[in-house]
Amino acid sequence: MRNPTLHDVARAAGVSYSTADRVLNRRGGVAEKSVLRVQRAIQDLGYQRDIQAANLSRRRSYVFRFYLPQGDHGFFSVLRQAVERQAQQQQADRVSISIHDVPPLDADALAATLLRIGPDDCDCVGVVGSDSESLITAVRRLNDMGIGVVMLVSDAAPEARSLYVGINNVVAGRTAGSLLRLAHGRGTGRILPILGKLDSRDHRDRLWGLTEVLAEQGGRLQQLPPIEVLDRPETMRDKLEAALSATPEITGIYSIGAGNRALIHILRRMSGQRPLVILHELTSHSRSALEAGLIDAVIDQKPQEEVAVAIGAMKAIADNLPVSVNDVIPTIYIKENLPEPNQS
Amino acid sequence: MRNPTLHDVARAAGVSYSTADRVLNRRGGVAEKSVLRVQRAIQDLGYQRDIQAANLSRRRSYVFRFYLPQGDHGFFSVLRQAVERQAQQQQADRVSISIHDVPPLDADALAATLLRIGPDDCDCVGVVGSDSESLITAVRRLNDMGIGVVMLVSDAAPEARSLYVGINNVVAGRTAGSLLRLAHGRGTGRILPILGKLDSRDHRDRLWGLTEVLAEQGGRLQQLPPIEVLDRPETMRDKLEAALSATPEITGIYSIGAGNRALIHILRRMSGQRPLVILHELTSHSRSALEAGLIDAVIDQKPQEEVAVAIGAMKAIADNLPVSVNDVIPTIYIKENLPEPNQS
DNA sequence: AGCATTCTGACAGACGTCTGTCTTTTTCTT
DNA sequence: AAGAAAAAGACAGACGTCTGTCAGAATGCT
Repeated sequence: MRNPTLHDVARAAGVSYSTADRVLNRRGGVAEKSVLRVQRAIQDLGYQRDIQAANLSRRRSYVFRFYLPQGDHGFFSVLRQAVERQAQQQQADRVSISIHDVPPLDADALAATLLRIGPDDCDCVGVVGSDSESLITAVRRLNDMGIGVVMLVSDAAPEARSLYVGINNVVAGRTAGSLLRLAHGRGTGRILPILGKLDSRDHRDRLWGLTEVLAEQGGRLQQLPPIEVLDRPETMRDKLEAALSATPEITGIYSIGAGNRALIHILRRMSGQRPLVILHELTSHSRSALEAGLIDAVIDQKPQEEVAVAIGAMKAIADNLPVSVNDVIPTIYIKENLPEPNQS
Repeated sequence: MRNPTLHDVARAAGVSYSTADRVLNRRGGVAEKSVLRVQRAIQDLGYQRDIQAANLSRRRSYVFRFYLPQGDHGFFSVLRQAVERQAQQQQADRVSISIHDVPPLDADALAATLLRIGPDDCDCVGVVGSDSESLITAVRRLNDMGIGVVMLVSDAAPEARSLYVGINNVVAGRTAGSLLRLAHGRGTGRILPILGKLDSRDHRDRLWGLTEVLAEQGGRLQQLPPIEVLDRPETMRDKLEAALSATPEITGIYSIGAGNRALIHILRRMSGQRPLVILHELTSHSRSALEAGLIDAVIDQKPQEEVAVAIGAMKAIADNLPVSVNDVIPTIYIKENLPEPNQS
């Protein structure tokens, strides 16, 4: 019944514990034939090293760092809370997680911070990716030092980072498009995409997903030229109001990026029939807008789950185990299936 | 840096390790004032017992059993796979999980099986709940023996089981209703609910959720009398075709229970405009129907996640720790945001 | 055969906790 | 103040693994 121990393996292989250990931990100095016998015994018994006992003995603890954009509201604060919560829970499992602030929307500053990490500072870092040469350099350096890098939310430096944990943004855009299509029934409509900035990869991908799906409708749903609001409330207000008065027949809005507070504000004081609205990320604002019926759906990447997946993967990376993770699937929230506020 | 050990606590409290241990593990025979000092030291240092070392020392391993309905297709096979997968992963963490077959839809047989469990057979069991006196009795017995019982998918015996892990079915019904409403835009429509059997609690709840939401629409969406198909394909075919010809203006179908293969089959050979269709649980059949555009949305309870939550909770229950779990939120799948087939 | 080299085995101390036993100290009882 | 009872301390062996050291055995080479 009990799982076999390395002693059992040694006995089965007809060697001493020391030899089995030398094989298991690749210490070398073992004759080829003994190596084979031990490996066979491991196979036969289905031996799996007790990682907990091993970690105990090694005094190993996993040290992970998350570099997250500052900001006390919106998506990144939700993400931060998710990390804090996991940090708390994982503390009991020899995982120590620290969060480090970085200026938002500043890939160079992030890269500079990453460059100051020493080889023994941590086992793995989690960062929010963005397109930037300096970031790629910094990630490559970490990788060369043997520190794993997990990209969160938005991918970057795919050849240097260890893993990306986040949604596929084309899929997210397609999901939004498909919901808009569903909500239009068999009618026609005009969809206005709103985005933060076009030079952000994830925004481009989402827009592309939307475009794909709308194109499949054979012109029934027309995609209007996107407006770019640079995450600034005034820009959002000005450009959105301009768009709405220029094209009154807008039937749907897909807000691709952040800055939804201003959007919600405008929706609230809109008279008459409002368009369908889909936006990203469940935050306190989007939640209350959903509850109030000001918007129709939120596409969320479930930061809580995302962080849990990331940390699980970080452990595997630190242990040099094969990393296999489920994709993070964009979730659709409507008014009815919102989670409890204190949760994910 | 290092987490404090019980030795540290003992030193801080000015007592011996033995005494600190007696307090921590409630062995008794310690003077009140020493108890207090130790407790204060635990507080002050933020001591958390190293469960892994403790389990190692205690030779403790968690033994959980899942009693799942037989059946090699449909939802329960997905659930079973999820359990098997978790069992595999958790094996490394001193968790041994076994799956036991029970006849489907037979609460008495399940109860009889549960009655044969002895006090030392396992720490916790997971079962699929259903309304049944005999089940309640069996669960209460397990509880009295100190074996935790986690209800999966469908709740039962709330006063005797340890925990329910599954979706809120009223919420699921509301979600379906809300999607149907969204898809009807501002138009009117008639919704046909299809259910397995009305005496199943979760089906009643889902139907109720639907009814609630449709009622909030002020008659724009009319709910037709539900048809009851008892999970039998022929019944589904006969009753559904009867309903469709009696009420041609059906614009939406909400399939509340299982037996969706027959439904999909009928949809496939339906000519003209098909109604909107929402059904439950992502299985190979519903997935391919979604991909083929035969149905519009699937409401899923994410069995993989559900099982993970359940096992986590079982550990906490076995350790007598406070159990806090996130609700399982019904997820909306549309064609665009389906996960990879081999995943959740 | 003698010697160097490689391989193997034995052992001990650690990691943090559990548990049992035994002794010593403190406190209470009369 | 003496004895009983309660409380505290000391200690050892375990769990499964890691790591280092050292001695002994097997093998290779001349």
